[in-house]
Amino acid sequence: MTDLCEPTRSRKPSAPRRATLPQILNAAEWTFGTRGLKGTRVEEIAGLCGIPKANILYYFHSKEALYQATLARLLDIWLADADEWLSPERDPMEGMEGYIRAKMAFSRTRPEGSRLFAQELLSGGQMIQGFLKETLRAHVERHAEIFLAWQAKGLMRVIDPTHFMCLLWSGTQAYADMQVQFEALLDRESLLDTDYEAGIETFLTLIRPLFVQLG
Amino acid sequence: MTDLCEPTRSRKPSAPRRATLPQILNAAEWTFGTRGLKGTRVEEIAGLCGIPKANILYYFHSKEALYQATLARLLDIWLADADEWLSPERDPMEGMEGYIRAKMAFSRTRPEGSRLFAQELLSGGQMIQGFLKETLRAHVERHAEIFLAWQAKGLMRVIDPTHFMCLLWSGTQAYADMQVQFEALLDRESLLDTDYEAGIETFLTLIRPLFVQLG
DNA sequence: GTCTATATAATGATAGAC
DNA sequence: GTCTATCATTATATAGAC
Repeated sequence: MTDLCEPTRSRKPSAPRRATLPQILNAAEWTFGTRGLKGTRVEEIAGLCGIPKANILYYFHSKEALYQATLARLLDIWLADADEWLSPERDPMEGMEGYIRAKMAFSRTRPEGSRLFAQELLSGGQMIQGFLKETLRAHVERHAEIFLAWQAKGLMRVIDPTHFMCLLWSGTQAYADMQVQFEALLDRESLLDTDYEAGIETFLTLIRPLFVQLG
Repeated sequence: MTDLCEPTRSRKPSAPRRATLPQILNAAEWTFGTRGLKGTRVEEIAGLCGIPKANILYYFHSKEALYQATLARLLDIWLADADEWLSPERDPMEGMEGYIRAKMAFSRTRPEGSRLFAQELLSGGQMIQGFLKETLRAHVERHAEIFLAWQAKGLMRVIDPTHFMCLLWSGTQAYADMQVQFEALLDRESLLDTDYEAGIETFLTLIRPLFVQLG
């Protein structure tokens, strides 16, 4: 998946390539996440990089290829947080809080990435079928087993693990995907750190009862 | 807002207008929700209606005007459920369950509408600034007061009402907006009634502890 | 009001000089 | 590898017959 970022297979990337490629991918993540695949003009990405658009199409053969490369780079880091925080050894509620904070931090620091993923899902997810059906499904099954183990030990109340994970995602990603709605409701120019903190606290209030002493 | 659906102000709409307009708006909701504003071709909407695309642009002066009209019709029904279920008289937990079921039913029966709204938010919500800052904000403030009243009476645990509503929305709309993701995870061709039911039950499991006897 | 045909604008992609 | 200029395609919007 990572090699989508490298249209050619040179063993040692040249200096300009090492410098320009990440710059293009960063600009592409912002633009695709903000305008969508169809709404993005290659020229805007080029403008953000300060280079002519022909250069973009020199590195990536087409707009769609750049889109796929941008998605691929994003998906590589998408699931990283879960394995760190949701592990069998860790204390359940401590892991949940860490996971929610990590997901929320992603929505705060890289909102366009979250929006890019959301747009891809909304438009049918054709580009990420493989990721969804293989990587993500395996990821969810692995963590569902951890939840079920906690439940079997009486450390967690009985709840459907898959639907629970979906709720965790939608609730945390909403702070990126529905950002303009939240800004309007909270009457903010842009969301404050305290807003994200309040969102975390609200989430934790809902989740804590799952982990209290079950008696 | 409703009159955006009617480009002319004839007091008595002609018969073909009454027949064709809703058909166009239905097709537009599906197409805009599936492909986004930029990704939608007027010709596809026309094809779904079985009419030439020039007719679409006769009724609506531009693709963007049709987009706004489609959004306007959607927003008119967007908030209808809340006032029915979240009222001061009703039993809190009964109201919450009714509200969640209503929101989930919308995601099941009209997913393209939910996706259209989501796409508009993702792309910055320029078209619905007025709705967000006036109508929706007033809506949320009204229901936040109900939550706060419940909390003051000891009928509900203390939780931030605005962030709580945001969680309710993201969690229920996710079953439309992230539908392809859920289908991949649950290994379904398309989501079953039992999947939505399991989602509702998961949500209720999280919410019930907010309303147990507080002692 | 409904349709066919067309003008016009936007933009992805390429050719070819440097 | 980088750039300018251009081509080719696509799709919105309009003109005008019926």
